[in-house]
Amino acid sequence: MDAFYDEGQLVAVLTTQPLGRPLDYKAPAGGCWEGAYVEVPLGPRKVLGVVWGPGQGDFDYNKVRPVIRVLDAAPMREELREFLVRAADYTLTPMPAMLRLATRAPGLGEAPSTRRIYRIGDDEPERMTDARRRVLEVLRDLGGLSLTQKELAEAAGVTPSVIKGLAKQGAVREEDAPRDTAFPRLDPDYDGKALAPDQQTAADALRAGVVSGRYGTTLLKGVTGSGKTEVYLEAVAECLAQGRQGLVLLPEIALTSEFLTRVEARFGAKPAEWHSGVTSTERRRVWRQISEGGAQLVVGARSALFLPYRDLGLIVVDEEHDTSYKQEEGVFYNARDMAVLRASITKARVVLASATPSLESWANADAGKYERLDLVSRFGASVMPEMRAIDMRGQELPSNRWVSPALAAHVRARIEKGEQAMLFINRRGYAPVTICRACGHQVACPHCDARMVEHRFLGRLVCHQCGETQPKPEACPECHAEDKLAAVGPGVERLAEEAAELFPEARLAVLSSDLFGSARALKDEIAKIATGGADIIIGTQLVAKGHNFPKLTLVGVIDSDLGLQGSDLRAAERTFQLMRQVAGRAGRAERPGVALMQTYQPEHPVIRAILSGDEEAFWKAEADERRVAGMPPYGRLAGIILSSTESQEVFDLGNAMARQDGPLRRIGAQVYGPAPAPIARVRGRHRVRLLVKAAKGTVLQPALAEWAAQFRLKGELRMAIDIDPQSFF
DNA sequence: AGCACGCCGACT
DNA sequence: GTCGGCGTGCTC
Repeated sequence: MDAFYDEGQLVAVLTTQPLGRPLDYKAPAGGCWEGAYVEVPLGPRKVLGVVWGPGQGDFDYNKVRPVIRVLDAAPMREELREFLVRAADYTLTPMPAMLRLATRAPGLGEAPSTRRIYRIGDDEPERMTDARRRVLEVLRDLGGLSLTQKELAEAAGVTPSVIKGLAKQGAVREEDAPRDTAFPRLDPDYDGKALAPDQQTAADALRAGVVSGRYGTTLLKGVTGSGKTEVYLEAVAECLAQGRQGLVLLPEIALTSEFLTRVEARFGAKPAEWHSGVTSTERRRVWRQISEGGAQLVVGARSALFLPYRDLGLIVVDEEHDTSYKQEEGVFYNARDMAVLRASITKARVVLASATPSLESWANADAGKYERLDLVSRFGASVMPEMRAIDMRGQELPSNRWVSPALAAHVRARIEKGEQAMLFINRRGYAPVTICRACGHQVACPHCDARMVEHRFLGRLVCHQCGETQPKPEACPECHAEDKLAAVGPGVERLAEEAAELFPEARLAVLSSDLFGSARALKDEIAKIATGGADIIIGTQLVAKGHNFPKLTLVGVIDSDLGLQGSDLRAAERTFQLMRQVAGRAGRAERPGVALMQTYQPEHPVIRAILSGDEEAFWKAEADERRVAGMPPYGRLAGIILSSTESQEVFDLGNAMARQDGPLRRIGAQVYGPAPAPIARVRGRHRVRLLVKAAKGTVLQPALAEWAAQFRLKGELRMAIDIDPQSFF
C-alpha cells in the first residue's frame, strides 16, 4: 500500500522538468499520497510533478518549499511508476521525459471541467408560448435525463434564447455536471461470433492466459483473412469479463475508425480512443476514465501505453511487426517491447498479432519466451494469391517508365473482367527527385540533405524529411533553363500519370497518406474504392496495412528490389513482410488473386522465399545470417545520434567518443563510426551516428550511460541514444 | 526547461 | 566606463 504523508513531512517530487533527480517538498495541508499528482514551486514557476516517495532530507529544511496543491486526479499507481522507471532504465531516457509521456493529459492541472445541463424546473413559466411548450415537452419526455443548452435547443427546434428565458423564470433548472463522463459499458457476451475450429482453439488458449492472471506473451500469427482480429477480440472479451482493462494498439490512425466499428459490433459499444487525432477534451476524458475505471478498453497509438490504467489485464499489439511502433524522436522506444514490459509488471497478457511477425518475435517464440498460435486461412488456399516474378531484365522499358509490358497486359486483362488491380510502390528509401533535364541538377531541401519531391496536385515541391515546401520553380535554380524540371523516379503521382496513359479507359484512384488531410477523408476514399469506385488503385505503404478490397485480384509490385539493397540487415525482413502483406490484399474474397513482382533479382533468396511461400524457411535463413553476424535478435545494438548546427563539431565529438570507449570495451562491446546518420541533415542540423554492438545478454545500458557521461555537450551539440535501433546502415 | 549570475568585446 | 554576448549552474 502506498504511503501517506502528513502536512509538513518531506516528500520527493519528480517533476517534468529535466532536473536529474526528484526534489524535496513539504507535504501540503491535508497531506498527500505517494503517487499524487501535484503542483510544486520551482524557482519562479509552478510545475507539474508526482510524489515519488519520502524526501531525501539532505536539503536545509527551512528552505524546503511546500507543495502548492494536490491535483484532483487519482494518484499514479505503483505499477505505472515502476513501469516508467524500468522503461527509463532500458531506453536510457531521463525520468522527467518519461513522466512527460505519462502526463500528456490536457488540463491535468485544472479542476474537472463541467458542462451546464438543463432539467425540468419546478415552476411554470409566466407566459406560455409554442416554443416554450416544445422545450418543456422535450424535457418531460427525457425523464430524468438532461441535455446541454445546444442539444436541448436543437431537440425542441428553438433558439437558445428561449431556454435562457425559461431558466430565468425557474421553469428549467440549470446544473453543472461533470463533463468527463464514463464510457458506455462493453458487454463481453454482446455478439460473440461462431469461430472456426482453429480460431476457437486459439481463442481458448488466449482466454485461458487472461484467466490465469499471470504475465505472458503470445505471438498470434495468421495470414490476412484468417480471422486474427476475431480471435484476439475473444481475449479482450475474457479480459472485460474478468473486470480488467484492455488495450489494443494499432500502428496507423487510419485503421482505428474501422476497428472501432468492429469493437462496437462485438461488444455493443465503442471503446475509448487515444491517438494524436483525438480532441483534447476527449483525451482528457479518456485519461480520467482510464484512471477511474470508467473506460474498459482503449484503442490507440503507442502513447496509449503510458495511460494510468487502474487494472490493465491485456495488451494487444496488432501488426506487431510494423515499424511505426518504434518512436525515434524525443524518447526512443519500441511500443511492442514496452507493452511486454508493462504487462510483465502489471501481470497482464500480451498478444502480438501479425501475418508477418518481426524476426525478433519469431525468435522469441522459437526460443520459448513467447507462446505461439498459428491460424490457417479461412478460405482455404484461395486467399494467398499466386505470386510470380516478372524478370525486368527481359522487359523492354524506356527510362522513366516503370510498368513493364507484361504487367500492363495483366492489368488490362483484369480490368476487362470488371475486377480491380493495384499498382504498389514501396516508396520508402526511394523518394522521387526533381531533376533538371538540361543540367542534371537535383533540387534539394534548403535545410536537409533530402531531395525535394514534386507534388503535382499542389504545384509545389515538398521535403519529406522536414516538411519544407516551396512553389515549383519555373526555371532550374542551377542553369536557369526553363521548363526543364522533371520528376524522376517512381513516385506515386508519376506512376499515376503513366497508368493514365497506359490505361486511358480505366478509373484510377491514388492512395497516398499525404494526399488526404484527415484520417476521415482517407477512410472515406478507401471505402469508395473498396465498393468498386476505381479500376486501378495506385498506392504506397499505406495500402499494405489491413484494408479490405474485395474486388481486388491483381497486385503489381513496381519495385520489389528497392528494399533489398544496401547493408541494412533488416531490409530483407521488411521486404519480406511488405510483399506478403501486399500480396495478401489480393483475392481476399472468393476470387483468387495474383501478385506480380517486378524485380531485377529474381534469384535473390528473399524474392525466392516470398514466391515459394515457405515462410519458415525464410525466417530460418534470416535467423542464421543474423546469428552468424551477431546482429539482433542474436546480438545487441545501440545507436548514438549526435547533432549540431556545426558539422565539424559533431564529427569531432563523434571521433572523441569512438576513441574514449573504455566503458564499452570493458563489457566487450564495439563502437562503429562516426558516420553520417541515415539522414545526415535535418532542419538545418548535421547528424552523425555511432553504432555500439554487443553480444546478446550483455548489460549494455549502464556501460553506455557511463560512456556517454564522459562527454559534456556544449552549445548546440545534442546526443540521443537509441537502444535497439530500427535501421542500421 | 527557464532563469540568474558572471566574465569578456564594441558602444552611447 | 557600460550594454550585452551566451557559458555555467541552480531550481527543494
